This record gives sequence, structure tokens and C-alpha cells, in this order.
Amino acid sequence: MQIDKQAATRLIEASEWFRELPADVVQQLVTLARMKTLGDGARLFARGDEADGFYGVMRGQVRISSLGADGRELLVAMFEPGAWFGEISMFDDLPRTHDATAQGDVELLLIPKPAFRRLLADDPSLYPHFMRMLCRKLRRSFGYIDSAAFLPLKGRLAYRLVELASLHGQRQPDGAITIGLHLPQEELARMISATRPSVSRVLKALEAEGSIALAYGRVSVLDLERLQALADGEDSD
Amino acid sequence: MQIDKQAATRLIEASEWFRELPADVVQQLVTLARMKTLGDGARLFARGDEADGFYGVMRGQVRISSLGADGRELLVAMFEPGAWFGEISMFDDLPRTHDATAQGDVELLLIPKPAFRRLLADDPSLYPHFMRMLCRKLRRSFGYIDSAAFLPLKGRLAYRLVELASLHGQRQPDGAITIGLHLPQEELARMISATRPSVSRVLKALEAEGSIALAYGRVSVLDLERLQALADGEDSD
DNA sequence: GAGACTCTGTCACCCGGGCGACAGTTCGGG
DNA sequence: CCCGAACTGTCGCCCGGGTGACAGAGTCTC
Repeated sequence: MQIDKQAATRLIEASEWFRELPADVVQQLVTLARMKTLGDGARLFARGDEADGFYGVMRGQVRISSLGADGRELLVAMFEPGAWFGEISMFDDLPRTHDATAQGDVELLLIPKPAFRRLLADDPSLYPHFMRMLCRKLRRSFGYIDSAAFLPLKGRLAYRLVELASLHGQRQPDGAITIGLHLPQEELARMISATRPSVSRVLKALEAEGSIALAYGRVSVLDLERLQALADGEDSD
Repeated sequence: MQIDKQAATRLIEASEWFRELPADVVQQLVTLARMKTLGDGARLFARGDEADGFYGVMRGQVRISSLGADGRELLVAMFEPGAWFGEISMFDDLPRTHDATAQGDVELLLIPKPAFRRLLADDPSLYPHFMRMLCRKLRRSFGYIDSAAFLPLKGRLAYRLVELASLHGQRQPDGAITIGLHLPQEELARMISATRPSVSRVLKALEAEGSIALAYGRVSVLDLERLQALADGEDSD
């Protein structure tokens, strides 16, 4: 598979996890990387799989999720171009923790595990970088755990919308933050492990309050502070 | 504060996170460590605090928890002698993620942040070790998230009991695994964010099935496989 | 061994949110 | 422009588990 060095370098430089890296390391990464393409809906890996490497998204979206025994899906994250994922198994040599599937046509950069490990071994100054990456994931997990433990549905949804706004939001001229994902209610429901009708009810309520604006498969945040307050458990309903 | 090098060295060698370290590093750690004592119920740190260092438990127990806006407590972990905690803030330089309080009289080893960081900088071969530590925490978090998202109360309790058995269990001659913690129902309830009466009901049910044995403030696991099945969502009620 | 404290069993009541269902709306492709 | 697919709003019913409350049992202390 051919690899577009231009695009790949741009991707690596764009990622916040590689932005701080010295230029030669960026080049090393590009040299190590292989290209991988996936069609819509194709599975990249499943929980429990042996890990092949560390991935960077170049095009399309990658859906990270967990499957319950009854088949219900918990949608953990959506990675977009510039995002890197799959590093956990690189460090502890254990199987994948989640399922990963392509959303739309996806182009990935794959850094095979042996190459990745060699790179780290050769240049230990890279470690702190990845430690911060893991810490960030841990903190995000803790936040999610707390929100699930303490908040009712409305709070959990607010929490998630705040997060989505910060990860995928585009500020509009009028101050609103449009979430740049295709976001049907079903999808939101899977993120906060609720049902679609409940999400519908709460979204309507938030819209009525003026905290958000709704469109077909799309959500905009109008009052981030209000959502944040709800996410903090200030249930001034 | 005086530090008992004998005991400290033993502690460091006992911890699974330091067992693999070369002897000289163990000695380094002891040299770096300060002693800290806390009375029952004393708070070591709170979420949001600036982090002072990395801790090792020598005596007593440390309760790690999260507080909801309404004052409810989520009990995340109980650390016992040999356990190390508080490393996340060492790596990302951000505040504490949870509250930590002493349970009983507690003796701690404290490795101050600057010393800890210097140690790592001097010997990058330590990194992989801590990366694995973070990965392990991540995987535990993911497990918790999944259990909270997919399982009903009974499954969540089973999940937690399996974990407690593996972390704090002592195998008895008769094959039962006694959980070596003071475990009133209230405490279990706080771990799985449920209420005490519900936990009572479910514990009774599990006892009736023969999966566990109950005593005053104490739980033993009799049928680990059964609990594991429940924790996996096989709700053959 | 008496009293206090902690823990446990078990009520009756209530409610958030799941479940199933169906009609209405928006969108995209031929 | 029309049809089918995807998405949304909204029912009524039901149930797991929360709430509050109280009595009984175990344990510790002096």
C-alpha cells in the first residue's frame, strides 16, 4: 500500500500528541507507518483481539465501542482525522479493550507494534508523551464513571454534550457551537446508555430551556455554562 | 520523621509494581521516601488538590473515593499495605482525581514529586513499568464502566465481589475465599452506587443460591464461577 | 453483662426511565 | 419529484431499584 508522505506528515503534525515532537521523530513515524483502508462499517478490531499496532486516522471516522452480553452497544468514542488510538495494548501487551469499526470510508496510518516499540526503546524521551496520553484517557474515564454514578439522565446527557462540544465542536459566528458529528438520538442514547425515547424527551427539554438547538441528526450547544452546571449535578431542573 | 528502611524496603519489594525493579533502584526509592502517618479518618488529599507525591501504603488502609454534588460517595478503591497510588498526577502534572482518606491508623511512604520525576528522568528504563501501571488502571476503569452500563444491580454486585476476591481475598482450607476487608452492606452499596437495602436483598439472594457466605461485616465467595457468569451478564437468574 | 453502636432484614410506597409501538417528519437517491 | 429509509415526537404500561422507616441481631466497651 502506497503512503502519502505529505498527508501523513501533516496528520502527524496536526495531532496534539505529536505536535510537540521534534521534526525528525515525525519523519521516523512516517517511515514506520503503513497505510490501511477500510470501507464503511468494516471492523478494524474487536475487544480481545491481539493488537497489531498503533493507529492514526487520516480520513473518515473510527467508532470505538463496547458490546454488552445482550448485544447492546456502548459508544465510547468517535475518532476523527488527526486522532491516534490503540496505544494501550502497545504498552501492556494485552488484547484490545474495545471494538473499533469504520464509519464511512476510512484511511488509517498503522504503526506496527514492533516498530513502535523499537522507536520508544531507541528514544525514551518519547515516554512522557505517551504517559500523558494514558493519563488523559484515565481522567476521561473517571469523569465518565462519576457522571454515570451520580447524574440522572439529563445530567449525563449534558455531560456528554459538553464533551462532544469540546471534542467535535465548531464555533459559529453567532456564538453557538455546532457538534460536527452525525448525531441521531439513537447514537446519543448509546453514549450514555439510555434509550432513544428518553434522549428525545430530554433533548426537547434542553431545547425548550434554550440550552441547545436541534436539527435533523445534529445538535448545537447554545448555553455551555448551563450544560456544564447540569453536568456538575446542579439539578436546578 | 524517621523512616524504617527495613520495613520500607520490604514494602517496596512486596509491591507488584516494584518487584521487577533492580535492587539498586529499590534502594534509591527508599532513600527518596519520606514517612507520613495519618489517624483514622484523616484526609490525605482531595480531588482537585495539587499533588505532592507518589504514595505507598505501609500500614492501615487508604480509601479512594469520589464525592457527588449531593454528597453521595462512590468508593473507588481501598489500598492496603504494599499498594502504591497517586501516580497519575506525577505524570500529567494535573490535580488529584479522587479523595483519599485514612481508614484506621495509616503509615505511608511518600516519594515527593520532584524526587520522583528526577528518578524517572535519570533512569528512563523505569517508564515501561509505570506505563503498565497506568494501563492496568485504564483496563480496570473500562471494566467498571462496562459493568455499570450493561449490568443490573445483581450483576454489578457480582462483578465487584469477583474483583474484591481477587484483590483482597484469602483462600480458606475449605476452598472458600474470604474477602479481607471490613465490608458492611453500606460499603458495598457505595462501591456499585446502589442503596444499602438493595444490596441486602441481592446478597441474601446470592447466599440462598450458595454463591457466597455472609457474616457480620464480612463476605466470602463460595462459587467464583457463578459470580463471574453473573458479572459477564449471563443473567440466568 | 448492660448499654450503645453498628449492622442487617424487610417492609410499603414511589418514581425515573425502560419497553413497545406508531405516526409524523426530513432527507437522500433514482 | 417520489419513494423508501432514516430520524423524531409521544404515547401507555411496567418494573427495578430508590426512599424512609423500624425492628431485630451482632459486637464492642467499660
